[in-house]
Parts: sequence; structure tokens; C-alpha cells
Amino acid sequence: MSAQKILPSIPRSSRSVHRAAMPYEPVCAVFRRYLHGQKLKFTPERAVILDSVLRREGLFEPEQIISALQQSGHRASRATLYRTLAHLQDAGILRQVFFDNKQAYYEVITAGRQNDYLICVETGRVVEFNSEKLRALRDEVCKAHGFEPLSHQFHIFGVSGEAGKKRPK
Amino acid sequence: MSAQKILPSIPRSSRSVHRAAMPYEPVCAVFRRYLHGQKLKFTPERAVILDSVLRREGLFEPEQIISALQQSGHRASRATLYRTLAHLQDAGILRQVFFDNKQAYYEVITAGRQNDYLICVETGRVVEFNSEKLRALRDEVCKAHGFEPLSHQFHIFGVSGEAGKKRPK
DNA sequence: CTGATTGCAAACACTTTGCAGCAGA
DNA sequence: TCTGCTGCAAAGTGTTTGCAATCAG
Repeated sequence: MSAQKILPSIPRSSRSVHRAAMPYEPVCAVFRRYLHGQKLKFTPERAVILDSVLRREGLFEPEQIISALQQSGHRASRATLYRTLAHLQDAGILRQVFFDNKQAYYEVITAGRQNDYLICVETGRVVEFNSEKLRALRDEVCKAHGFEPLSHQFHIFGVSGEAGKKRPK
Repeated sequence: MSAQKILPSIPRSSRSVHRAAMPYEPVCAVFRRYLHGQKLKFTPERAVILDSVLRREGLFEPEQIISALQQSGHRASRATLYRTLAHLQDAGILRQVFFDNKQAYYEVITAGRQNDYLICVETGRVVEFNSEKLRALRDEVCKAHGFEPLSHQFHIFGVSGEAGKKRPK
């Protein structure tokens, strides 16, 4: 609704500071405050979507939210879901982690979490990790190029040990 | 055509070894050899698309190839372009760098190039960089998790110096 | 009250696919 | 000759948008 699209894959949240204001505030309150600040309304649909989003572990797809809502008897249209996901990004609650050529993948922003992933191309297993060195390296590279870092994505594609052993060649 | 889709954003080329066989062989010959090995044909359309692809600098979008072909008087349908891009990936000549929710972005694989990017969220400027430290860090992380690294993506989002100065706040 | 929100369906944009005719090897 | 290839147009898919009715504040 507000953050302009400049380049692909840029998380809206990289430019948001709503969460930063009160890190330990319940997420729902953060959202209400964000909405209020934007003169938007806290509707039942938005509440239900936020609730469902917060129940996800790690990466999720929009479709997962839709089916979760259906199962719990709640309903919200796809249109509302997408509109709400955009607001949640602007509010600094969600980020888009990446896209494939079909859809977007999201995750809830958690303090201290970096979206650094090890992805096994054999099994599809995803391991999330944190690296202080990586952050340092990122800042170093930015400094060298006169950039102020906001966020990053680091995805390593490889073969996990178990999958490697099973590998044909 | 061959590489199966396991997880989003995984470059087909991460599993390809066609390029590795003869690193200094002209790319066109690599492609011909790949096609021959797969019992596929080297057609004028594929030749023209490969040529156009090799003229790109850095990232490009499929549509850029289409318009480049039109301008040079050559023609190839979108369908053929997409089919050829897939073959070029399987041949280890191209990789998909990333997607936004609309389209894919590609780049020619160059020896020694890492797809590490600094992306300015204000101006859209993209700076490509290489970091030996990053590769070392990658390998270290993989080792710690029992992974064998194949490739990676590292995208830093930030504000470039010039844009930063112009920033409203 | 009044402007924001919702659901629906249509619109979108990129990509894929079925098919009939064409053409490398 | 015999597969594989091409272009076209239609189909696909996730996401966005226009609109009239509805609702939160």
C-alpha cells in the first residue's frame, strides 16, 4: 500500500521501523498501532490473518494461510489475505524471504533472526542459521562500496550429508 | 527439461557439470556439445538466442532478449526463448539469479563469478562483488552442518551513499 | 456517519503447453 | 526419413484491482 516497488525481492520490512520501537510489545499491538497510525482499521479479517501468520514456523506460502483459515472455520478472501500481507510487511511484522517463478514465501520477523538458509537441493531440507561473521562481512562490503546496509539474503544451495551418501554418483 | 524443481530459486546450473568439463571452450561449442549429448538439435533460433544472451552484461530479463532480437532483425518466439533458456541452464551456461513475483532474472555464468549483489533500495542500482571471505564463510557453515556447497546467493539491500544523502530523513 | 474494507470476479504479467506444420542430422 | 523444433494461441498460476455492498471507529 505504501512501500514502493524498486527492485525484486526487496523486503518491504527493510524500510520499516515499526517493530523497532518496542521490541517486546505483543505483535498484535504492534499491528494495531501501525494501522492506527496509517488511519487504517483493525478488522476481524486482519486479526484472523495475523493470528494464522503468527502460528507459522519458518517459511510459509500465502496458500497455507488460506487453508489454515478454512480449517479453523474462519474465512477471508484471497484478496484480503494479500492486502493484509502487504500491511504486515509495512508494519515490520513479516518479510518476503524469496520468490520462485510462481509465488512468494514469507516469514515472521523475529528479533535476531537473519534470513540465512542452507538449502539441500536433493531433499529440499532447509536449515536456518545465524552467523555473526556474515553480518560483519556484510557491513564490511557495504562500507567498501559506500552503502548503508538494511537487510540481506544469504541462501546456500548444497547437498546435505545424508543425501550426499545416497547420491548415485 | 531435465533438472527437477525441488525448491524455489535453485539454479538448475547448480547441478550441471557441462561447463566444468572444458572451462575455456567457447560457450557456443559447450552448448552444441550439450545439445548433441542430449540428442537435441542446434537450430538457428537457439544460435541467435545464445548469441544475444552472451551480449548481456550482468543481470537480464527474458524480455530484453526478445527486444534485442527484434532490433537486430532476428526473430524467435517467446515460447522458443523460454525453452532455450531452460536448455542453457541445463548446459551450465546460464543461471537464474532471482525472481520477483513477476519474472525471472538471469545471468551468464562466468568463471569465478559469485552472484553476490549490493542492491540500493532507493535507486535500484546493483553492484556486483566478489568476496573470498564469503566463499570461505560459506564453506565453513556448510561444513558445520554437514553440507556440500554447490552454489549460493548473497543479496545485500541497502542505501548507496549518494542516495543516502538525498534521502528525506 | 463516512471513509476504509471486503469478497467477487475480472484483469494482469510472466511462463508453460498442445498442436500442426517445418526442418536439422 | 524421422525426431525434434518452431510459432501460435490457449491455458496456467500466483497476485492485483475495480466495484458495490458493508462495517469499524
